[in-house]
Formats: sequence, structure tokens, C-alpha cells
Amino acid sequence: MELSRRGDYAVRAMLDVATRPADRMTVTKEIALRQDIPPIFLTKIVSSLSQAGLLRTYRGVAGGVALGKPADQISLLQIIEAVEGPIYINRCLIRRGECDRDRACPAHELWVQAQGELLGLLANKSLADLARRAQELQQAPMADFAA
Amino acid sequence: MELSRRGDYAVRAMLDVATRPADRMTVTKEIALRQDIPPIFLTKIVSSLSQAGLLRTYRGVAGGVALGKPADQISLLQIIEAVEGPIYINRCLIRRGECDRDRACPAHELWVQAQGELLGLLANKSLADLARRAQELQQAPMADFAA
DNA sequence: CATAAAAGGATAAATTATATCCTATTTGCC
DNA sequence: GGCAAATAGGATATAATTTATCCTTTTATG
Ligand code: SF4
Ligand code: SF4
Repeated sequence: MELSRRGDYAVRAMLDVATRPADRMTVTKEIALRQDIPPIFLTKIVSSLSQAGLLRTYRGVAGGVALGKPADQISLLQIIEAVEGPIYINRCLIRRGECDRDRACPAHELWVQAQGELLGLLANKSLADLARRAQELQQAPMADFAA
Repeated sequence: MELSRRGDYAVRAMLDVATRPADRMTVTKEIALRQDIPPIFLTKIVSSLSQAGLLRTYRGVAGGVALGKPADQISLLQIIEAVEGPIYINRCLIRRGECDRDRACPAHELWVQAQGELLGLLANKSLADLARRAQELQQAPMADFAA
């Protein structure tokens, strides 16, 4: 019942890319340094994000990674599912009939609801939202100072 | 991001006890049979539920288990946390300061919200609710037949 | 061609989840 | 008292998953 490290790393990495100047490419190793993520592990995560279309990657000397689409079209759900696969709170939600009790199981209905709410929340939160909020949080101490 | 087997088993076991006549005790082995749970594993789960006060257990020849308190005072959250420990969606929610980025991390706020909603849902659903719904579901096919 | 980057396969290490075994303890009953 | 049936609990085994690294390949730049 816990987000994996992969998922947390992925969100941080995407956020890192999103909050850098868009005209310059970012290199995975530097993301790893800034975000304190094991560098080789991060390359795997970046690879998943790239395959999901959330990052665009460029090989070679001047290579690196950039957002695969505008930050407001990338949801947290997409990021997490890109690296962890589909989210399901209980196995009966993988697909109908995965648990043969699901028709008569009152808990099943509860999981359907809980999962719906969770996915809804994640699907409605965009990387752009997070990036904006990150900026606010960074400026918050300044604001205190200025006031 | 998935409920463990322990949690699912625990809910089923509690529901099994709750839907049996309250004047007779239930024996763990029979719960395991009815609910298709590995019997020896279930004894461990029952033990956790008992230590949390959700079940009362009785040793000896005429022993077994019974609800530790009225079904409407047992929430799904209590059941799951009894066998899985505290639920947290991401590690920064274990306790404040567990992740030293939490002050400046916009994702943290999202997890706080998501966790709040999930726990709220589980805390507000009682075993009695589930038992009632179980009965409805059992009668549903009959209703189809009668109509 | 040398260098710097991502891609990808194989594998290692660590952790957690699932499950069983064995012995002890409690209790009811003959 | 002694047997049988039940939970209690420690130790352990097995399996699965997660986390992380290593090594080789491919791609692009200058
Ligand atoms: S909640 Fe019910 S339907 Fe879902 S896996 Fe558990 S028993 Fe099956
Ligand atoms: S979401 Fe943010 S605060 Fe929470 S663990 Fe991840 S980085 Fe830390």
C-alpha cells in the first residue's frame, strides 16, 4: 500500500526537468545528482518515461532528456503508471473476474470506489500544477521576508 | 500500491465472523475453508486481529473466535492496519521529517491529500456496513428470480 | 576517431510477502 | 488425570518483488 521508490523518483525527475529552462536539455546524471537518485537506476526510470512518451531523449554527446509533451498535458497518474505499471489497490481491480468472489464481495465495491477516487486525484493533477506549486514553495520563505 | 494478501484475508475473515450467528463461536480452520485462506497463515492474521482487539479468541476444545466489539464499531481501516501496520501512501507520510525534502516538495502535499481521502473512506466504512451489503448481494440473484 | 550520452540485457543484493513447521499453552470433557 | 481440540508464538523456509549495479551496444557530436 505504498508508492515504490521508482514512482517517487519518477515524479521528482519529471519535476526536475519541468522546472529547468525548456530551451536547454537536461542530462540524466545531473538530475540524479540534484534529486539524490541512484544514477544508474534513474536511467532505467528515464527509459520507462521515454517509452511512455512523457520524456523525449536524445543520445550522443549533446544529448539528454526533455519533456515529451507540455507539462500541463502530463498527469501524475501517467508518470506513476509509466514506471510502475497500472495502479490497482487490490487485485480484483486488475480486471473483472481476476478474483472469482468479486460479484458477491462487498469489499470489492469499496475498492472500486477508493481506487476511483485515488486515480481521479492523480489524473487531475498535472506536472504543470506541481511545477507551479514548487515555485511557490521556493518563494514562500522570501515572501515571509518581504512582508 | 496494492493491498497485501494479509489485508484482504483479514477483511474476509472478519466479514465471515460478522455474518455468522453471534451466539456461536467460529473456528479459525472453518473460516479458512469457507474463505479459501491458507489455514496456518490465517492463524497469524487472527492473532494480529486479536491483539488489536478486533477479535476475541478462546482457546481449548470449545474455543474459537468472536468479534471483539460490535461490528458497527469496527472500521475497515482498523482491520487493515491491524494486520499491515499503519497505512502510508508514500514514505514521507510515515512521520514528519522522514523525507527531508517534504517542506519544499509539491508532491508531498498531493500525497497528504490522497492519503487523507483514502483513510477517510476506510475509517468511515464499518464491518457492519459490509456485512449488511454482503446480505444484499446474496439476495440479489433471488430478487431477480422472484421478479 | 574520441567522447559523451542514452538503451538494454543480465544479474546481484536486499527487502518484503507468503506460508509452513513445531512446540507450548489453554480448555472442555470423559 | 489424561486426551482431544483449539489458539499462541517462535523459527524458518520459500517465493516474489524491489532496488540497484555492471557491462555492452548504439547514437550523435565535433
Ligand atoms: S476484495 Fe473481495 S473481490 Fe476483491 S480480491 Fe478481496 S475477496 Fe476478491
Ligand atoms: S513525495 Fe516529496 S516529500 Fe514525499 S518522499 Fe517523495 S520527495 Fe520526499
